[in-house]
Amino acid sequence: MSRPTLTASTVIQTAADLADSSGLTAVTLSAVARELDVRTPSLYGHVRDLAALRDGITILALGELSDRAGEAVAGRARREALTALCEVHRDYARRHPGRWESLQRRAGEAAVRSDEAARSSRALAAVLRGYGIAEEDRVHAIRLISSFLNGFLHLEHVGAFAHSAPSADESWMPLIDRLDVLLTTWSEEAAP
Amino acid sequence: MSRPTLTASTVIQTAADLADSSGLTAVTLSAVARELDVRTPSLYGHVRDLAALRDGITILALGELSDRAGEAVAGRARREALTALCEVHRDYARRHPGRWESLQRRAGEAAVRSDEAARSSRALAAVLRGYGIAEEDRVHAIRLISSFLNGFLHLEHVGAFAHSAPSADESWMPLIDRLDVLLTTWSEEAAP
DNA sequence: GACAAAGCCTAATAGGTATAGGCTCTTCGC
DNA sequence: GCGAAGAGCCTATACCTATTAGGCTTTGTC
Repeated sequence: MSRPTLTASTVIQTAADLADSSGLTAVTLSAVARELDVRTPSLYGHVRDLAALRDGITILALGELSDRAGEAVAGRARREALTALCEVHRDYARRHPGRWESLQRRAGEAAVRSDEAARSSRALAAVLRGYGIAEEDRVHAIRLISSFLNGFLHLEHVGAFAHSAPSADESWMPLIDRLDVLLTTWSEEAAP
Repeated sequence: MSRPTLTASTVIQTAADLADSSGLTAVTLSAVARELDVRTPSLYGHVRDLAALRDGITILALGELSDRAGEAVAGRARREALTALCEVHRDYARRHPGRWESLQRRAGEAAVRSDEAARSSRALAAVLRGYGIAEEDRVHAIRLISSFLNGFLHLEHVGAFAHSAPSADESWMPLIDRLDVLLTTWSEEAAP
């Protein structure tokens, strides 16, 4: 055993930071090695291959995001909770574009089966439970909100809103309000 | 001049087909050259570089999709039109997963400025005009629907719905119906 | 029939992934 | 203290991809 200048964790952290600053496609083993001032093959002692490195970023991001999501919805309900949750996602996507990109891929088995993956879907489920939507409709509602959230952030990320007025910012809250109304009426008609 | 066994168009077509069958990341100049039974450098006479090839796929897909979208909404309005438009997108995403992936990236200048790009946003704008939503709200509505559509198809594409019941199919129509209601009430309150 | 050039080819460079095997510390048992 | 063990980084190497440079063949034109 020698002093571990490198660990799996530092390698993945470095890769994630690199993704944030230069984009996920810039995450190569070479680039990460350069960043850590180490030769490329040295990384193989800590990550199996490039795919595993990317999966590592995904799992890291999933964990960070679900932590924030859990905090955001704690003690809030309905519109408050929905807004907070959406805001957390958007904030994360902006602050950590590379980590966020890593969540938008078909994830490897390791990432899919991770605790982090399970945990990250719980916050949204909790918010929707608060709206009192019927059990059998809840999964549809979850899919609606996650589709919107994903789509909006994605389109914003790739700049699809960038060349039309008004700014994406000005659509953001109004749209969340609309979705809140939709969820509210959804639950009302279920219990007439 | 010699017999043009290769043209820019065939190269891009081949690349697009390869993307559909093996994923967008499998689209390399080498792979396309192999497919066309030609040496890699020969492609450079027809596409500037790899980025241009990918942009070519994007523009091709944009054109194909906007053609289909235009047809789908012609002669329909409101719920009918909305459903048809969503269905066209979903069908395209399923039949041409690689081409569709190519639409989900930050596009190059060539793609952004293309006629195809402008044309592809028109169908959705037309559908929403039919709902009679106030001018200043229409952009928001467009963004809501495109976010949902993008997000849903993306999540379906990466398999995010694959491991929870019921199938994505069963959420699809109910969610479009919900959005139809949302758009309808949106316009009603604008004209009380 | 010769020329001009379009369009493919080979050759070569640079940079990325991945494997194999070697060298050097650190640490543990004694 | 000391020697064996082994963790962990390194060099060397093979192969793949992008991209450029320059040559050869074929074909249309005059």
